Amino acid sequence: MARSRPTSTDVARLAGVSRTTVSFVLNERDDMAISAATRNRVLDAANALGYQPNASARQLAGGASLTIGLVLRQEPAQVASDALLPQTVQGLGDAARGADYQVLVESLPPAPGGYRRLLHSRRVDGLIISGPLADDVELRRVFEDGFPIVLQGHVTTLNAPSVDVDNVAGAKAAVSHLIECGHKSIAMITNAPLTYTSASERLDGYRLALQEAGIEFDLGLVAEGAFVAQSGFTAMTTLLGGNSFTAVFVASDVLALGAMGAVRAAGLRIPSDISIVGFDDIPLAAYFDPPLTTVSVPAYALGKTAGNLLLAQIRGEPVPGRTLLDTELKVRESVGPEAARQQSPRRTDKTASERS
Amino acid sequence: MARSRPTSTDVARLAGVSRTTVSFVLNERDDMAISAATRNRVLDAANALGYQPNASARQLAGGASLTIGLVLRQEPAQVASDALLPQTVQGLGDAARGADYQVLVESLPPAPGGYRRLLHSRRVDGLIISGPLADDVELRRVFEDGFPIVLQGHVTTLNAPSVDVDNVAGAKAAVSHLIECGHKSIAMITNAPLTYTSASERLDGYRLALQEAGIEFDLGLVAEGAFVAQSGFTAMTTLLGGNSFTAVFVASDVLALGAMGAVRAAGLRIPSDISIVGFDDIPLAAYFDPPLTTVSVPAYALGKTAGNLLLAQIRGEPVPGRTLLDTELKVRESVGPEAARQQSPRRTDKTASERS
DNA sequence: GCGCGTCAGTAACGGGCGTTAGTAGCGGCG
DNA sequence: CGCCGCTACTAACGCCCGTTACTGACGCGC
Repeated sequence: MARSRPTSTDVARLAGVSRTTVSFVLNERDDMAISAATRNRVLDAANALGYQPNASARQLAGGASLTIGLVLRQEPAQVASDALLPQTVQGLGDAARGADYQVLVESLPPAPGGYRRLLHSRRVDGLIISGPLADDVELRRVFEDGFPIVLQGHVTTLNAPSVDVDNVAGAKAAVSHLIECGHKSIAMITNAPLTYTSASERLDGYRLALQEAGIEFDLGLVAEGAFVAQSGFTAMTTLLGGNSFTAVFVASDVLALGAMGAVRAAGLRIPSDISIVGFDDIPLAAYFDPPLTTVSVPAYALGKTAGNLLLAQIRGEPVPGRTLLDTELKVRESVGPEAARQQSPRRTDKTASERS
Repeated sequence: MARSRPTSTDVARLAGVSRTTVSFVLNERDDMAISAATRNRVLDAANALGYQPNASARQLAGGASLTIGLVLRQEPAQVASDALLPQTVQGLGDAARGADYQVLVESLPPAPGGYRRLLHSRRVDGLIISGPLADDVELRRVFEDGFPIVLQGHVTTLNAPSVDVDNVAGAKAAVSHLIECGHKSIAMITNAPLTYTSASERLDGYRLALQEAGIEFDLGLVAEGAFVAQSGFTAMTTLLGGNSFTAVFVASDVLALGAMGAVRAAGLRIPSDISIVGFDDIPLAAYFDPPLTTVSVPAYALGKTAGNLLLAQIRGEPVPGRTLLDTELKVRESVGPEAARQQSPRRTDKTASERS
């Protein structure tokens, strides 16, 4: 078994000083005078023993857990399809590391609800909530209790600090790009149900771009998707069934891939028959066929920024209510010039059920 | 600010008992007799106050951190491309939750090396190491110190408990499937450099399948990939440049997508000119064009099993040295019957540099 | 010689919990 | 009556650290 670790008492004994002195030296408290000689003795002793302060004791004494929690408030299937999550976690981890903090990941599906255990047990000093829903009453209480939290993705009814990508601008850029390429009849597939703010914001961007170009908004050209590729396939199939359009803005790359499959299944070509712009720029998007033109989301920066804001809040510093990160349109090959298309041909030899 | 939380002393006072009794009741220690009446008084009091034991204090007293660490020992770019990571984390989280444990995620890129801080500070009771390299001396010391660890992905020189997918069998099944479809000249692209055990094991499976079918192994048909899609593109381009083959086993879906791009860039068709089998069954694989036939790895189960093994180890129970989970071949549409192809045509109008 | 202000370091407390050893009460048995 | 064994509970210690209040020692001005 791992032999029991040395404590600060051991270090003190070896250095021939008191435990207090050890604590002062190791925590580099300059408000307490320590001679260079003793300081070095302590440092050497700590080094020789491989001393590492016990985190629990330090937390108990200091009143802080030096840990931040990342709460994944989504359905498991949704988390599994989140291709940007690893990058976000890395950004968060890097932010935390810089402040000697650690990251606890808790997946907390919508239903039960229990931030409390994490918080009241003082296991974490603050929380980052990923993908919050609009009507999370428990979260509201946590926030009103003054607990440090940062939302990743905005909740309109809750005025807590939030970090998000500029969904409106990103979506607008995507759709404007289609318009610039000559498209006038542009459909959209949302990335999630509209109760998710990211979904409704991207829809807003879509409308804005249309409006700016003097194109009328047609609700019939909007189909709702939900996180996974299959929903993109289904939505696109529906769209193709009853409408005429030359381009689609799919507000998620994952869904875009499903949508591309539906386009092919309908016997159409991308981009010659239908142009597609995605959203997210997941690592695989550049390797879709054709390479997907999409709106790049700075996932790493998202995590890092959220982490830094949370840490600032924990330190008691004031933080901005809302932080938006810029997106960038990555032009690849899934968008072509508008080509008149009369009516979407129906095909029955390939249906959605064939691809699970 | 969050008002200070009630302590067990508060509960004791409210229930009119000693703090010791509170502790016994809440920890459900049946070796100590507590009457039903007092038990209920304590429970009610705890409930009324919303009492939640302070984690730090509990950890300090109990000598355990009730936390397990997930160490991501990979390059950031590699982690970002790991489409199965979210599922693995979820499995791990569920295993932990069942034992009232929490999961700490630490990304620890190869270079510096510092498990020590996590361990010696007693921040975690055990570690799960994801994607360990073959020559991690520091890890060896941690293991030899008797610290509970579980490797996810095997390290041959270290005899620590490990959980992995049966890479050999999975790869063998993939290649055998190609052989059954009539292919005789089958290339392979590895998922990683061969120092990674998963890569060399999948190569072993490839050789085994070939051997069983009496097909000679040709090193010239093996190209090395490395985690990201681009490497699959590059490897496939190289392969096409100088060899003749009708099928490729790409030991990672992410690379397979890149490889598919290279096939198209060479003016060839999948599966009519070249058949492809992948490995991993990432959520998007079913939506590739064509839908990718691949070896499905149970990522969630991988995380859950690793977690359970680690917890067992922490509890002092004996655990098997190596646990292999079964894969399952998912037959989709990227494999066709063998079609004689003379020589790979060279095309110069599409090069690797065009796709970043 | 005395008071005073540094400097260098320490004794002691508190944080909240788990746990061991021990006590008080009480019925039963010889 | 004395002793035992049992139930139901509690006093007190230890986990290891940060931190506050305090103590000596020493130089300095008068």
